Amino acid sequence: MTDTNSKRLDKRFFRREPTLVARELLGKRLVRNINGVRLAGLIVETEAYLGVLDKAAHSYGGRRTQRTEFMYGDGGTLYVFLNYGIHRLLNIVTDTTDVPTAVLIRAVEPTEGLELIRGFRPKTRNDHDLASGPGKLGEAFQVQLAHNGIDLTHSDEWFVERMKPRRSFKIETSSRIGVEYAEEWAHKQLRFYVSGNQHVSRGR
DNA sequence: GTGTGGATTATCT
DNA sequence: GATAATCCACACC
Repeated sequence: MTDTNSKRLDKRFFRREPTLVARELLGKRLVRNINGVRLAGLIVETEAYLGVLDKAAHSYGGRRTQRTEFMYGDGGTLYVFLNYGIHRLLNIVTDTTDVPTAVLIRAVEPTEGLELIRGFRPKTRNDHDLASGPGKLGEAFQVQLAHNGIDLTHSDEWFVERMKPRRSFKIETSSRIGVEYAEEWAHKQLRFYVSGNQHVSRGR
C-alpha cells in the first residue's frame, strides 16, 4: 500500500550535481495532481543549469533576487519562472540549500490524463507536441508561478516517480537552447534527451 | 519544408 | 523602460 510512496524520488536523488540529476531524470515519471486527477508523463528532455559560474543560469554570479530565491532552496524544490511574458517553465532545484543549481524539464511524453492535457493544449493536433518543449509542458501540465517552492519529495500536487520496469534507452546531449548570450557556456553539452523519442523538442 | 515576427508580463535596472 | 532558459501562425519556397 505504501508501494506508491516508495517509488517517489527522494532528497538523496535531487541533492546532487545538476548534470547528474538532469541525466538521470530521463525516463522518470513526472506526476501532477490537479483537482484529484492525475496527469503524468515520462521525462524525455532536460537541461542542467550549473549555478553561480554558469552564465546561462539565472543565479549566475550569485544573483539572488525575488525571482531567483527559490533556486537557492534545497534539492527537490520547484523553481518556476515566467519566460517571454507567456510561458511558465518548470525547474527542479538540485544540490543542497544555498547552492543555486537546477534542472529545466523541457519535454515529457504524456502517459496519464491525456484527455485533460489535450484540453489544456487545444490548438495541438499531434499528441507528440503536447509537451515537446518547456512552454508547451507548462501549458499541458498547468504549471503556475504559485508552484514555486513546492517540495517534490513531500507534495501531493507534484512529484517524480521511478519506473518499475526500467526500459533501456540511449541518451544524447547537445548545447542548451535559447542561451546564445552565455558565451562559452552556450556551447557546453548540458542538454540531455532520449534518442529518437518523438516527444523531444528538436532533433526527432 | 524553412524562415520570420508577434505575443505578453513579472521581474530587474 | 528593457529584457527574457519560447511557441505559433503564416508567408514563401
